[in-house]
Amino acid sequence: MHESSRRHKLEQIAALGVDPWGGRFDGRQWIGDLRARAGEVCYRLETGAEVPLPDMQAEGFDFRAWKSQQGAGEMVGPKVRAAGRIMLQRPTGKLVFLNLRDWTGDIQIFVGKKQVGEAGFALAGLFDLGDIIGVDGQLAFTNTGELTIFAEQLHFLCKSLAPPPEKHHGLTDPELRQRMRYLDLVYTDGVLERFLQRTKIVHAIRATLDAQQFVEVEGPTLHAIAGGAAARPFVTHHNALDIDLYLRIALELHLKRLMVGGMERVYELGRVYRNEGISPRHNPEFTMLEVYQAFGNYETMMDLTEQMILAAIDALGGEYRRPWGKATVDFTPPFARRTYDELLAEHAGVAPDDPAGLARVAEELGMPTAGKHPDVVKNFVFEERVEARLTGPVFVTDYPASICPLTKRRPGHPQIAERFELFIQGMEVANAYTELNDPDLQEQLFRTQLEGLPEEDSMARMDTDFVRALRHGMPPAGGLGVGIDRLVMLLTNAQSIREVILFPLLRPTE
RNA sequence: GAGGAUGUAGCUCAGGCGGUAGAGCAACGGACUUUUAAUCCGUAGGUCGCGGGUUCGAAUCCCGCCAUCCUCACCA
Repeated sequence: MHESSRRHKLEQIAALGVDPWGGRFDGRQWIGDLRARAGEVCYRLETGAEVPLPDMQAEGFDFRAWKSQQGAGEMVGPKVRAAGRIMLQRPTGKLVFLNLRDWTGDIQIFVGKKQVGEAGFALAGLFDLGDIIGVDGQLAFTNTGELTIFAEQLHFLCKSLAPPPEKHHGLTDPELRQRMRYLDLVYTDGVLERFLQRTKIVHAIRATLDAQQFVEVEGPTLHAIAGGAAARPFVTHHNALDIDLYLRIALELHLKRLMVGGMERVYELGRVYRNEGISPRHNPEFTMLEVYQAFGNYETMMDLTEQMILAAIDALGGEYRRPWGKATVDFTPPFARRTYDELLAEHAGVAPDDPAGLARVAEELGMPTAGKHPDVVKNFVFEERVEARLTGPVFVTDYPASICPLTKRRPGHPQIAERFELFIQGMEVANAYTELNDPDLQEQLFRTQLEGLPEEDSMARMDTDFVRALRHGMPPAGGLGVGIDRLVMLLTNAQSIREVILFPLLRPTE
């Protein structure tokens, strides 16, 4: 019914000889750039003298009074061309005010019958909210001091057949916002801005890596063995080969093969898939960055992590202290560096070298400890008692070696893994290792992990091809993984991962 | 997967002691040449998430299902 009136207008537009679906429209300027040209507008008196305009936004300023003070004259401003979506319409007889929006901002359009002519005004009468139009006209101010394009010619660029959301409240239903992200982007404040910020963050990270001669590659997303992390994979099937394949759960093992192949500094920034639950911090597909640097170690990666995050903050405007919900996160470098055991003692109230005490705490927290490796128990306590309290940013170092099968041990301290995780607001944002490059130890760790441990406790699946690659020699290296979505959440003050993923997974309807 | 909340017009929301549905915005008709969520007059618009039950009668009570959100679990 609403649509039928829009369809009727579409036919009327076509009857005027105007293509309701528009076409190429060259030479227009972005509205944000037009707003920046407000200073070019001036007031020309009948004497020909041009008077610069005062600050229209000043408190209590009355533009009408100012003009009558100056004497008779007219507003003069640059000729401009804009295009965008109609957000609001205020028809007042032979005059219509429109608010036009493009992806840089909003601006008011003045459409007067006298200025655009009968045909132009007839066209304007067929506009609906949501239509996309182009405007040629003069940039100037209205009597109320609003920067406005006084239209001289209107161009119809696209009919909107579906009515837009309510003009004041927009879309508020979170389900609709995600299902109809295209509307959310147009009609919910800050949404488009946040996704553009996401792009800036990703770009800053790439720029930081590229500047240090890292090369970006694209590994396979279809894996015969879903390795490199502890997670349940999605299973798919290749018909011609008649084999099951897994969507990748990590980028790691293929990037390391490339290190064997001589790619000394390599990274991939891409999607990984984990067949796990959905929550405000988890989406089944998410974006991961993994970086490997030959002849570095986990400390090299710590410095790099900090550099990338600071570069991203720089790209967003450089405030180190950033709001995140009710909290403030202070990214002022250097980020704190604390050991796993220190934090365990501090937050869990248990001596890190007291397996019986740790088991007691774990049992209290509801974990059956019988038959579990002491370090699995310890890590459970860490995850339950410590992680949520790490407001950070804090690099946690010196993890128990036995829960880190892909990590090199500290020389002289075989029980300590050369690893860090970066925690911010209780979220694990980055994870890095001094990478294990001893193929025999790697194979043995795969096996011990697989033996006697239920699958969900296993940190790795045997990958004999990967072990064979290691036998050919992988340089000692630092490796890093960064959860891009979570980093974007923290830097753009988003409380849910669904606010930083354009199309988060939803159950299909109908 | 478990618990809680929500689902009423295109959108934002009222109503709900069981008696057959309401506002604002959007739409349609009309007035208005400097409006700012324009204003004013008028009109139209709904299987009240889906299915079943109780009842003379259900949007309202009961049961089941679906979807979303929140919390928890798995995980990053």
